Amino acid sequence: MGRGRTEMKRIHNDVSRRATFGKRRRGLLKKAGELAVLCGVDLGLLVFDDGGAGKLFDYCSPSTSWSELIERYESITNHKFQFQFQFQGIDHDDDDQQQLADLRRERDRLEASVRRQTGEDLPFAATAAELDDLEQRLECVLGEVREMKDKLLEQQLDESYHKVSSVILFRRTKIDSEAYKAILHPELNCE
Amino acid sequence: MGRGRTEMKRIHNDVSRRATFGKRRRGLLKKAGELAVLCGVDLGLLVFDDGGAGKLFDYCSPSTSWSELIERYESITNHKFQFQFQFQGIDHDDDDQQQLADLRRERDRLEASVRRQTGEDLPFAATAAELDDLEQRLECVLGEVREMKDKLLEQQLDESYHKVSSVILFRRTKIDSEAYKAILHPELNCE
DNA sequence: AACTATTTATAAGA
DNA sequence: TTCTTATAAATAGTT
Repeated sequence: MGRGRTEMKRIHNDVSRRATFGKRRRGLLKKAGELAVLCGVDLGLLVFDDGGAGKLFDYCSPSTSWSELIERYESITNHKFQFQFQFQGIDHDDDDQQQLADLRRERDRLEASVRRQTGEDLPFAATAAELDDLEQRLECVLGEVREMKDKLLEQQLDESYHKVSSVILFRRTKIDSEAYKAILHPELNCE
Repeated sequence: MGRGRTEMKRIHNDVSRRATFGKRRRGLLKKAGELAVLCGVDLGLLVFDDGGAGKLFDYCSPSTSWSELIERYESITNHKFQFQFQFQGIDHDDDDQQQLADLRRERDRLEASVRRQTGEDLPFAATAAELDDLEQRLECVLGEVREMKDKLLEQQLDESYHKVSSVILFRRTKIDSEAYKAILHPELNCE
């Protein structure tokens, strides 16, 4: 994609390779998220940036967690790592063990959810690009909320004509919101 | 891509969803391979097909293996399953109870965090009041993000005067954002 | 599974 | 770096 075909072999030029890594990594993460949402499947993507700080980029679908994905992967491929053997080998018919495992999974899932979907890791978002990205995502959610408000409004209109004042407020909010978007991000189409 | 925009939510039509899953899964695997080759990085992609046979699709860059990827992931994120399970195997009872309680608390905290800070429970926010509330909270986070951008900007200004155009963009964003807030929520004091 | 009309992604260039 | 822009790729809806 882009100007001319891209040969499918390691890019030797350092600058080009890093640029391509950034672009394609972002694209891949995005598409992973889209597949998970559109098709409602569990998936995970791990990318290690070996250059420099050895940073890790990952995506994991909202419905699951990495620990769960790894467990499922290992159970399917029969690559049982040490921790699984040990866990299975210990004969705890105790309910507690199951509960512990379940809670850990849930905690991991929630942790990932918080990390992925909110600004809780905001202190670590150091670059302007990351902040812009976060801003965009927040604006998207905000847009969804406003859409829902609008739908709700229509329902209410169908049902009664009593709450005129609140209706007017809703309308105004929506219009302002869109005017704002148009001004601030003429290029952004957040659905 | 294709005819018309694609809404980013779960495809309800079964046939369409399965078709899309096939196409996008293939595309994603392909792009994962391209990223690994072009940039010479280690990466892994896991996709579970829950429908039907619960099949697993995965890709792992040539230079590594899933067990290595998992190890690296765990060492980076400090999710050392091994040690946790071992520890459990050695002593239980009181310790288990304590861990259960801790995990429950943590889960509750994270759950609340997710509920508070994201639109994940958006489909369940039925009333106008709830939506207004969610909207306000999102705007607060958005405000924080924009503030951080501004702080980052000032840092950059201290350091150099080279990126004039981006500076102007930042300034403009902030001003618009505040004007918007003032218009939309004159009564709202976002901390 | 093959076919397009379109949307996306992105390699280079500025 | 960031932003354009020209092109290659991906893919949604159809057949």
